[in-house]
Amino acid sequence: MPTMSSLPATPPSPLTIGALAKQTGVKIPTIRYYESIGLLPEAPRTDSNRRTYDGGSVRRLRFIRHARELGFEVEAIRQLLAMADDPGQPCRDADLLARTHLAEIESRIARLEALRDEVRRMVEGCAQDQVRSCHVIEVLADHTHCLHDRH
Amino acid sequence: MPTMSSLPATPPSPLTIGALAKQTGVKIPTIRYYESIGLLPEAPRTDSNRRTYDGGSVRRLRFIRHARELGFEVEAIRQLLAMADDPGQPCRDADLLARTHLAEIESRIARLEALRDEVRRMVEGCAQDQVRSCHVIEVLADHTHCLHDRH
DNA sequence: TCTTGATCCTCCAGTCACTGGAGGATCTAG
DNA sequence: CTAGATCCTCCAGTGACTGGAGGATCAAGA
Repeated sequence: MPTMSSLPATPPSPLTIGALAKQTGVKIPTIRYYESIGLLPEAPRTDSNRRTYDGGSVRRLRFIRHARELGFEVEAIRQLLAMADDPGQPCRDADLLARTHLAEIESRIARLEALRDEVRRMVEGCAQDQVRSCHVIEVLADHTHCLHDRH
Repeated sequence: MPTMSSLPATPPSPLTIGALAKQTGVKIPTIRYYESIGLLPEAPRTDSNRRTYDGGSVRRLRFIRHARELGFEVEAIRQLLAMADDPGQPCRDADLLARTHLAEIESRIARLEALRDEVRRMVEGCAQDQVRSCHVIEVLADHTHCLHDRH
């Protein structure tokens, strides 16, 4: 028997950009955009100039999408991808990148929590009456109402 | 005695755009931008075409800045300003706006916390060794490592 | 009075990370 | 064979600013 092909796995036929979009949840123009800024390599084309992708593309695009969802900026992703493309390197850089990012996330959470408390106080103070006595307007008009000064 | 002027209060001389910027912490181009999109009214000009402002401008710009810092979008601020300009109206709208915004903030916090946990796990799992065994890269490459699926 | 430097003006282009439309070519199914 | 789906490129728009070019005007000191 030649090969044990045609197991229930997906056949390795090249993917269209639409199929890649479906598999990754990334919109087609966004995929083209990622190629244009060099996050994705230039996709090989068919005779009729259509981009083709494979499993590697799916993985790479998922990597990108996932990093974006985690809030990494494109430049950071570019660095992470370069590192991922070059295993065997010490990963101190990736680690530092992630740590920096973690600190950034924690600070964002803190600021959002302060903000939430403030808006909550605003909403709870509203007498549902008239703008004249509305805390929402008042608090926004006068920063001194705030509990925090560092948002 | 004519008037009890020159108390230690600020004199009501018109402000330049630079002074307004200093008093509010909003950059000069941003002030002009707010005017251009109609958040601030067109400022009266001097003979030599320079914008002039007064205490009302300071209050209005502080309102805008504060609302922006709280995460309100310009369109929401436009509505809030319209309400603030028209006291005596029922404030249900402002209240609804703020409540909607509060829900939005809470959801952002939740997503950021999930994200933080994930990045934290990434960082803590890093063996400081090589990319080959680096959790940062691994987690980013494969979404199934995540505790959460809704970030 | 002159001059220097600060401040102001308008207009336009760039930022980031996409998103969408126009206009046209090509593929696929019935 | 045809209709509709999908693809291509190019370009412009989003939101909320930010910054620079090139030029006018102001305030203060020598």
